[in-house]
Amino acid sequence: MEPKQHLYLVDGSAYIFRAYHRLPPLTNPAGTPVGAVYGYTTMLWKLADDLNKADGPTHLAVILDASSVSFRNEIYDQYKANRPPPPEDLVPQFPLIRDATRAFSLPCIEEQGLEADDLIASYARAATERGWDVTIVSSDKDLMQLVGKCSKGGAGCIDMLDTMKNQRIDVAEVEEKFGVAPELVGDVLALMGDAVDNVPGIRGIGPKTATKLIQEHGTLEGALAAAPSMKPSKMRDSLIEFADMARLSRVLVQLKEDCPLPMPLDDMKLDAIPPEPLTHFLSEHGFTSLLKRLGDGRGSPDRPTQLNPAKPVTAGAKAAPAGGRAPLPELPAIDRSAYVCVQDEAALAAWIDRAFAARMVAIDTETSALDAMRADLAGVSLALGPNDACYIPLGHGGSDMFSDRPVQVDKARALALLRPLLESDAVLKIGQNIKYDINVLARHGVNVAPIDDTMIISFDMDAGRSEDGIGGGHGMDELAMRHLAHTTLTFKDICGTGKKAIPFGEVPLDRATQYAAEDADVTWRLHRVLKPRLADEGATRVYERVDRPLIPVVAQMERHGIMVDRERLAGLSSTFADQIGALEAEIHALAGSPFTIGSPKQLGDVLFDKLGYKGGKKGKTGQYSTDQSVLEGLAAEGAPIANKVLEYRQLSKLRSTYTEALQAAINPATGRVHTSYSLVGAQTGRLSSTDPNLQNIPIRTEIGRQIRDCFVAAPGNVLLAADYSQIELRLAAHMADVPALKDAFAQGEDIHARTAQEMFGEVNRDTRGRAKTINFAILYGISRWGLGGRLGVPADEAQAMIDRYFERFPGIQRYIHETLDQVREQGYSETLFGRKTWFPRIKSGQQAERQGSERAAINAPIQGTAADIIKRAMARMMPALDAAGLGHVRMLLQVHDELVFELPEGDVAAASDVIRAVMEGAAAPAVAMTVPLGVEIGFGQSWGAAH
DNA sequence: CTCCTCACG
DNA sequence: GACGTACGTGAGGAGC
Repeated sequence: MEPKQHLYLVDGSAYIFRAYHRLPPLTNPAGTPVGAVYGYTTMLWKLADDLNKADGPTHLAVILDASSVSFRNEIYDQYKANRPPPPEDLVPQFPLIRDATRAFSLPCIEEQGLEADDLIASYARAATERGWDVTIVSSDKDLMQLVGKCSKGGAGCIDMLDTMKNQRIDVAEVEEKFGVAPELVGDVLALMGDAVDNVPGIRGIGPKTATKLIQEHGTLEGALAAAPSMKPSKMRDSLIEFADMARLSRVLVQLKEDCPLPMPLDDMKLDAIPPEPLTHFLSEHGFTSLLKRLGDGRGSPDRPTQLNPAKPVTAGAKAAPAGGRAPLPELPAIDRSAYVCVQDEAALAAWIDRAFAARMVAIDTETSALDAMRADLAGVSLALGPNDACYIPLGHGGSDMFSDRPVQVDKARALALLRPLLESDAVLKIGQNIKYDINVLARHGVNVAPIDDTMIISFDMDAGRSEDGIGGGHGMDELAMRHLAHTTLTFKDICGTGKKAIPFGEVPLDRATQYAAEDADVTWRLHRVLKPRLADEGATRVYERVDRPLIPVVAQMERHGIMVDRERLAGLSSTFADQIGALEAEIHALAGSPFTIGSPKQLGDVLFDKLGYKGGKKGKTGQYSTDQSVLEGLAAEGAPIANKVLEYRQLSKLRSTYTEALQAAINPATGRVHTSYSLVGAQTGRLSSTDPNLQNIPIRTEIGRQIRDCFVAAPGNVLLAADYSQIELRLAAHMADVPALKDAFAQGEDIHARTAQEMFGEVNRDTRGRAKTINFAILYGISRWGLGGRLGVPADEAQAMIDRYFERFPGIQRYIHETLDQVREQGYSETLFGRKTWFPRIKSGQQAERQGSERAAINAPIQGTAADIIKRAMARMMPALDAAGLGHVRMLLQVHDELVFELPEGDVAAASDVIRAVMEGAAAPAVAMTVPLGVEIGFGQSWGAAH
């Protein structure tokens, strides 16, 4: 009997996009980008190599999309209409995919007017009808409809293979993903739609709801038919109103299984691959490691890690400079079985000795919780090279005396052994978000230094750099995927999630070792891939001079924390609660019946339907807007309820977000509040603050300001607040070279008054206020409609003001043009200190998206330069204070243009001089400012009093 | 989980 | 011709 035939259908077009995003940006010797081609080549290699293996291919073909238009566009002209153009450095790789396929002597099939999915469906059907098995090499969700389909009689069956995750996708995986059997996937897709293909679906219905509906009603038609009898909801209305959209979507996602087959199945027979064309192709593109393997005669390549050192991939990328660094040798694939669990002192001592010899070690700490100031140390992992990693459990085992504690080194003893290594100037400690590890270890008396941080290195090169919303982050899992093509174990995999989550210290040691040592191994590998790129891409200065020195500084600020007056917060909280209660009663009386005031939906219905006020505008979700501006409008028209609701909102916000949450945030061990700053939180280079956010404590209203008064100095001390005055406008004046503005700052004038004088010829409250609005509008990237809305004037009048502004301050318009030109050409903006922010959507075909990027791009150099300046000041602050004998002054908080310190009252005068000097001089010597930087200082018992 | 709203620079 | 309108953040509550 003939052996079972097994056809592999490779979804080539989909693969290349995924490969592009997940692999380093490699270039071939001619300077053509080939990262995605390399990924594609290794994938084909591996598949072809599986010939003769159980479940391996006997037949294989690559299917490609021939054109962007298909028969679906005749049904729905918007199909795939809002796809952004592919990245510029991917475009030249498309033809190379065909070259690569030919080099393997494999069939490559494409047909005008048909999508790859349809050809795949048709071939899959033809093959199963002959009793063959079929594996579709793809992870496309549309194709999941085919999984499990068998010929009549069940001789041949279809499954899928995701080569990147090395995962088979069978009926069970499809059911897990969609919650329904593969044959109902099309119905789910029709409801949820697909933003990428622009399949409309039904607005407001996402994957969760779509699955639920199909589960409950069996089919799409079942769900649509049942809609009128569902309980009233937005979803029910959408189902009824947009039923036709769903039916259209159903047709769009239906795969065409009866296409004519351009090549007979038998011609896809897989044979030994002639080496000649392959050798030629591999050498042409510099795939030396694969060439070598071809020379060896057999064996599929390991996962690619690094081919050529990555070059900057920019819109106008030039070929790599001649004589660039030699390629790094490839690293072996990650092998978790190689990791070691260190459970005795002798083994630990041996690792420490080897780390000293290596002079470089990646470290990672595992803890019982996410808050570095509260978490208990569960263990430490180290990596010295690829797959050369260990985990040292220190706090594993039951929390009670009855459970078994695994064998492990005593925590204090282990830390005493590790300390010389972690503090040694001769050994570089590499971490991924090492600020966390620094803080955990600092609480155990270990001062980790010197350091490198792969998360910060990534941010300093790649901030904002993402395509289609994929892969813009700097977390370890994402970086491992992007730069190492490796899927890491996730914390969720190990500890579970939600209520079922267990603390890391209770994870069995073998699992804990795999996870923890992998994190250190991945960190080590990321460092090797990313660090050399810093210099190539001109990011060394911002990393070495700004961000790296800041890490221990910010870590120290977090550990200091700030004292809050708990009783005072509690007092405010109950006062607010009383006032909220009274307001609630008044509002219900005015409305005529009780309702949930905090629900914008209910409030909108009360205001505009029940009470009949005018001016209700419904947004895209069909709900009335009830935000501040709307309520203020109603109040101005004499709606008494509007002001009450505004007051209610303000008090509720203050109580829930501040007075209540801040009490809960007090650390029981220190009695202070310790925020966590993210150095990669804002694309512009600003810090962000979480858990709790101490960068949005109220100040703009009198009632909110009372909360600032609850932030107090320790007994015998005061809080000192130092603010940069108008730093972004000063930077705009400097960077855009605007003589009138520079002059005003040099003279110490009121800048908004000066703007009013230039714009309107006279200064009064009204013109100064307008001038202030216009100044900010400029910083944020202006539109006539936006400015008109803010000033309450028609757009053409706003346009006249913009014209007038550009006329009086001619440098501004030039700055905007030059900035946008640069971003369009290079793909990124730059601060005065060389920090890059990428804008991948700057050329988007969608106007709103593009214009949004343009506004952000105008703002980023200014906001980012201000961030660089205060970061430089922070890095220099403690050494300067130390030198002045003020080493006991503690820097506690940063709020973008403000630093808050805690110090004895008697030191205020001396410290103010140092702080002012450091802050005002923070741009020098790297940048010579043509505008002075002004700093305002205040102090008092509380943060409120310091302003 | 997503939306709306609102606190800050 | 329609779109949606100032930049950057984080958090809480409602409602599905």
